[in-house]
Order: sequence, then structure tokens, then C-alpha cells
Amino acid sequence: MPVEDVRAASQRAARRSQILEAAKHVFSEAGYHGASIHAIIERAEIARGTFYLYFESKEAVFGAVLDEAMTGLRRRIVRIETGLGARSPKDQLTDMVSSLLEFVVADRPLATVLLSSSSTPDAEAAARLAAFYTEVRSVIALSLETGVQIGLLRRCDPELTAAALLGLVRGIVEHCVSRGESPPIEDVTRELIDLALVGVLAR
Amino acid sequence: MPVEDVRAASQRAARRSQILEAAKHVFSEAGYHGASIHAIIERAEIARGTFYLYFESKEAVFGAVLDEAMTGLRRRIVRIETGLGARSPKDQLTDMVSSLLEFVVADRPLATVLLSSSSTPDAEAAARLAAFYTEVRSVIALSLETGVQIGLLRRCDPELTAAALLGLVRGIVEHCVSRGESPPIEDVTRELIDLALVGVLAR
Amino acid sequence: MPVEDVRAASQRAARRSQILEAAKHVFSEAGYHGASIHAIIERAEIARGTFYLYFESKEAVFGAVLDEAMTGLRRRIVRIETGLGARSPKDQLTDMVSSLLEFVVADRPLATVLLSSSSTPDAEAAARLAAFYTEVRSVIALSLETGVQIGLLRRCDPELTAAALLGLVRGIVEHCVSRGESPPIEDVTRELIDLALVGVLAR
Amino acid sequence: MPVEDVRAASQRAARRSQILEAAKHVFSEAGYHGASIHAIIERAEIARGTFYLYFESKEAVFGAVLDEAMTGLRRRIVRIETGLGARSPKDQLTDMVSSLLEFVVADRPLATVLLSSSSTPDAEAAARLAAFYTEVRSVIALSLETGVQIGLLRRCDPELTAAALLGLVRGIVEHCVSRGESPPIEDVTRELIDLALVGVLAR
DNA sequence: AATGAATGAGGGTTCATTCAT
DNA sequence: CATGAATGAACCCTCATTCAT
Repeated sequence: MPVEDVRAASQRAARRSQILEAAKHVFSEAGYHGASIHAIIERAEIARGTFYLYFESKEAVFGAVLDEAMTGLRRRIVRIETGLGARSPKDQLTDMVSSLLEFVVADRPLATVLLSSSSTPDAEAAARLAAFYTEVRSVIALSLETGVQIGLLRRCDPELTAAALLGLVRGIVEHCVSRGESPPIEDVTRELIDLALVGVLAR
Repeated sequence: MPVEDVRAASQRAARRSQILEAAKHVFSEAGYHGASIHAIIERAEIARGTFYLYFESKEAVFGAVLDEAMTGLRRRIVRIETGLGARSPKDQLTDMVSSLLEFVVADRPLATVLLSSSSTPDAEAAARLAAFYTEVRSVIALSLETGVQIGLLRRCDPELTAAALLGLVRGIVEHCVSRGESPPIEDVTRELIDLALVGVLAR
Repeated sequence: MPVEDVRAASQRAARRSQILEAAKHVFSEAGYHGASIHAIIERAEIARGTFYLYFESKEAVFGAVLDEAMTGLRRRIVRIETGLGARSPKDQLTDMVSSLLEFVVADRPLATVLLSSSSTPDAEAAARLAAFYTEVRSVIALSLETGVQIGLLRRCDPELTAAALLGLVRGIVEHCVSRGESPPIEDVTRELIDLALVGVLAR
Repeated sequence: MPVEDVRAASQRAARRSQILEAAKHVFSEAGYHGASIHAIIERAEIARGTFYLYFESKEAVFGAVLDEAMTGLRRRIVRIETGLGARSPKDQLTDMVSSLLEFVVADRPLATVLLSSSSTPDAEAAARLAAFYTEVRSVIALSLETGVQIGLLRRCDPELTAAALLGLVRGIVEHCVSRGESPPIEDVTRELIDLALVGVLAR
């Protein structure tokens, strides 16, 4: 690939990022419907037409914002190793949750979009997000089943519990995001893990 | 108040309810922005102008729908009695949660509206919902503090834990609502309580 | 039907006509694409939204304009009677053509729209006009065949001749419309009929 | 002119032709407004900017397409010779019409553009086409007058008849173009001439 | 000469809200 | 009280044209 093309491609990617970033902020502040192309291009400091050079439609940018977020999350979701020599499940879980929280909480707009967008934007994107959450619930449910089988966890309805745990995490993220400044991630993580693992009851 | 006025007032209230019911369904199916006045008045079988005799604006009906829901929920939220002769906290909690779930899950549109609307519809309504959730979190947080003080619960960050627990409940409601037919409320309640109290870990 | 409804219906029809009339002018001046909703509502002196209370879309008004024109034309197109006691075919034809020309030439915008709109507006309307012209050609072709069979007309390719005659009429209409003031319709009609019947050659 | 310049000029002309050809197709398929620069440059396989190196605007290409067509037509329109030793007017006319039809019908896109473009695209080009048709009508009208004077033709309104004859030709061209495969040009020509000269009536 | 990213005016359409009846 | 025709701001999107490379 000639040098100019490389530069062109990278410039194009940069522009795309710039728009994506602007869109993420606008979506997070106004929701899908409340967000106007006007607001996005104003924030991105580009012309109306330019927007449509990079994204087919409002729905498309929203999808892209979501995809980006989901990719970031997926990269941080890993299976818990239970083999010999593996670190303790709780430690692994702690690392994973910590990493996830860090990613989400650090990018407040992203978190807002992720949290708020059960509001059916327009079919496909909503479906994609729903699919993502279903996917996450499945991972959790499977982990729960495994945990039960190896006797680490008590018996429970895996699906329901997975849904509850996902909600629990969302609740915590919302908490962190809603206040100007959230407590250190490691503290939050510890509380989260403790709550999920041993509940609130005193022994 | 003369008889006619009483009748008039009750008729007025009935009309209002009729619109409110229609609006709740429409909001739950289409979200705040997706809901159109047209859809609401069509469902309520009234004329356009009539709508505005009962509600100031779209935002106002949405607020009313929310308020109605919140009233129903508030009625079911009670302090846990810890005095002598009181039933066990767990039993009280179970009853309360059970009652709340029943109320919410039975009225799917209501549940949908409650769940979906962190998506900032339009400032005020969103604020009202946020305020409601804050209120709920406060109740939970206070209960947690009390529980810790009397040694029933282990120490934790009450605010954070309250947020997590609220999320947990929402996750479960979402789970129940999302499938066509949810498991018996009492089972769901038991799982919820167990998870919250003792977590997932086997003893 | 109650009196108010009658009035309402007639008012509605009047409004519709008003918009239709404005649209006809605008379409005739700017063509389908060149015509903007803005121009139409400005001419009709109504608000943007009002337009859409009466017509679904720009395409729909165009279709309505066309339909109106086609209805007017169809009413004036009749079969030539060849039975005993019927007036001479030439006289019948003269009357018909005269009536058609009068209708079209008197309404210049209408004529313009009819003439100019092979310009593919948008699928359906274009198809409708094309269908109309096809229909007219068919009527002419059939008449020609009949005429040939009864020995009134010389042999010819009916389809081709019908197309030519239709074009001939359109040419004349265009001529009449293009000049500010056209010659008396009866003169034009006579020339048209003569040309079609006996051509330009001297006997 | 240096050799390089000659080559350059011819290359430039070739490029221009290439764009013109693409434009003609696009205009004929989509009409003036429906045609997009995008479609033209795609078909011509050139870049956006390049287009504007050869044509000032969309309107300008359209004008050029029209001019090209009109040039082709003009070359085939000749005066009928009436002097001694000239071939019979009918034969001359037949040759001319035949040549014209061949030119137009063979280049369907061109025919489509010519036929469809009374739809005022954008003032100037429309004016040019109108001027062309006026010019053609004048030639026909003059020929008619001459024919009448020398007793070859019966008396008629030359202007009106010219308009009618032009329409007649357009009707026939439309007929030929609209069907996938038109009858042999010579047959069409004969019908056309016969119709124009002696009409449809049996002698 | 050639490119194509960028521009922004302008297009059609929707819909919450008002007000004369 | 109830009605629904009328309003017009705001929306998303297209596309002819420009200009830095």
C-alpha cells in the first residue's frame, strides 16, 4: 500500500473516531431519540454531509458506539480457570470485575449509553445490545453451573441468578457513574464480589 | 359538593385513568420518544384536544404514569420491624419483596416503563424517576445500616450495597418480564432473598 | 348525516381542492422534482403540516393532480357510433376533439403537467400516466381498426398510427398552450381533424 | 500547435466524450433531476473533481447532451429541393425522415432524453431545447408554405400544422422506443409519411 | 490533470401543541 | 366539555459543488 493511502486510511479512521466520540457523548446525554445529528456534528465540528460520509445513518452511529463498547467489554470477559495451578477463582473474578469496572466507569458516556439503552433505539442496535446482554448472562449462567458442579457454589437457578448478578453489576456501575467521583475501583470491586459471593448477612 | 359535581369529578377521574392506562401501554411498547400522542389518543379513543384537557403535555402524562407506578411501589415498601415480638426480618423481607414483585411483574407495561426509563426522556420525567430510585436506595441503605448496627448484617458500604441490591432486583424483574411466562413469584422471591443474603458461595 | 358533518366534509373537500390547485400550478411550472412542498404550501397559503393532512406525500398530490386530469379527459372520450341513424363519424369526432381541446387548453397548468410528465417523477405516478396514455392509444387503435373494417379508413398499422395521432394531438395542444392566446378552438379542431383525416397533400 | 498539445487536446476531447456518453445514459434512465453526479462519474469511471474539470455543472452536461443530439438532428434536416431535376418531394422527405428516425431510434438514450425533456430541468437547457423545437417547427412551417404556394399541398395553418407534424413524429419515436424492438425503420417511415400526406381516410 | 473528502443549502416528512367551533 | 383541523419547528438525509492535496 502506497504511503499516501496509509495516511489517508489513518486520517479516515481518525475522523471516524472523532465523530464516534462526539456521538457517544451526545447519545449519553440525550438518549438515542433525543440525540440529533445536529448536536453530533456540532460537537464533532464537522459539516452535516461529512457525518454521512462516515456513517450511513443515525442508527448506524449508534450501532457503532454500541459495538465499540461491547468490543471493549468482551475483551475483558474471560472464563474462570479451574484447572490445577490456576489462581483462585475469587482472585480471577476480582481481576476481571475490576478490569470491567475500570473500563466502564472511566468512560462515563460509554457507561451511560450502555446502561440507558434498553430504550429501543431502532430495532437492530437494540437487538444487538440485547443479544450482548444475553450473551453475558449466558457466560455468567454457565460459570454458575460449573461452580455448582465443582461444589464451589451453592445450588441456584443459574439463569435467574445470572440476571440478578448482571443487574447487580449494572446497579453498581450506575452508582459509580451517577456521583461525580466514585470510590476507588478496588474498593468497589471488593464490595461487589463480597456481596455476590456471601451476601449481606453476617456469619 | 353538589351531587352533579361529584359525578362530574368522578367522570373526570375515570377519563383521566383511561388516558393514563392507554399512555402506559404506549410508553411501554414504544418508549418515551417513540410514543406519539396519536397512538395514545387512539388507544384511549378520545380526540386530540381532549388529551390536553387532562394532561398538559406528553411529558406530563409520562410523569403521571411514573407517579402512579411509584405510588403503587411505595405502598409496598415498609420498614423492617426489629422490635420484640416482630416476625423475623427475613420473613418480613420476603413478604415485602414478594408483594413488590407481584405488583410489578403482573403489570408488564408498568414494569417496562419503570425499567426502560433511565433513558433520559426529557429532563423532568427522568429526574422524577431518578428521584424515586434514589428514595428507594435510601430506604435500602438505611435498612442496611440498621442491620449492621444490630449485628444482623456484616459491615458494608450501605450506599453502594443499596445500589447493587436495587440493580439486582431490577435484573430479576427484567428477567421475569422478558420471558413470556415467569416462574412462580415465591420461587423467584426465595432466590432473590437467598442471593442477597448469603450470596452464591457454598458454605 | 348531521348538518355539521356535511359542512365539515365540504370544507375538507374545498381545502383539498385548494391544495390540488396550488400543486397543479407548481408542478406545471417546475416539473415534479423541481416542485417543492414549500412552493405548494406557499401558493396554497397553508402550513406545512396542513398539507400532510390532505395528502400523504408529494408523490400522492402529483398522483391526485394526474388523476383529476385523467378523469376529466376520460369523461370526454367516447366511442364513435357507427350504427344507423348515428351522426357522421367526422362530426362525432369533431365534437369529441373539440371538447377535449377545450378542456385541456383552458386549464394551462393541467395541460403542462400532462404534456411534460413523461419525466419520470417517481415510479407510481409516472406509471399511472403511462397507463393512461396507453389506454388512450388503445381506444384510438381500436377505432382505427373498426374504421378500416367498415371501409371508412385506409389500411394502416393501428398501433403505430394511434401513437402518431396521439402525438399529433399533443403537438397541437403544446402549440396552443405555448402561445399566450390560441386561435379559436373550433378552428384548431378543424385543422386537427383535416390533417388527421386527409393529410397535407392537395387532392 | 506542438505535437504534445495536439495529443493533449484529443485526450481531453476523448475524456469529455466519455463523460458525455455516461451522462446521456444516466439522464435517459433517471431524468434530469433523478440523475446524480455520482451516477454519472461512476458510469464514466472518473473522480468527482474530474467531472468539474470538463463541465461547469450538472446543468451544463445536460445542455451538452442536448446540444450533441440537436447537432445530430440538424445535420439530417435539409430543405426539400423543388427545382427542376430534383427528386420528387415525397422521396426526399422519405429519405430525410428515414435518416432522422434511424438516428434517434438507434440511440435510445438520446431519444429518451429528447422526448422527456420538456420537463423544465433548469431554465437554460430547457430554453435551448425549446428553441430547437421552435427551429424545427419553423423549417416545417416554411416547407408547408412553400408546398402550398406551388400547389403541392392543400391550404392550412402552417404553424399549427407544423406543431402537429412534429408531435406526430415524436409520437412515433416514442412508440418505437417504448417497445423493445421496433419495426423496420422503412416501414415506420412509410406509415409516417402516408399519414402526414394523405391522412387516415380511405379515398 | 486528477482526486475525493468536505461542505451546507435544501429536500420531504413528522408530531407535539393550539384554538375556533 | 369535547373536538380535530391547523400549525410550524425540528428532524433525518441527499447531493451539487468546492478545494487542498
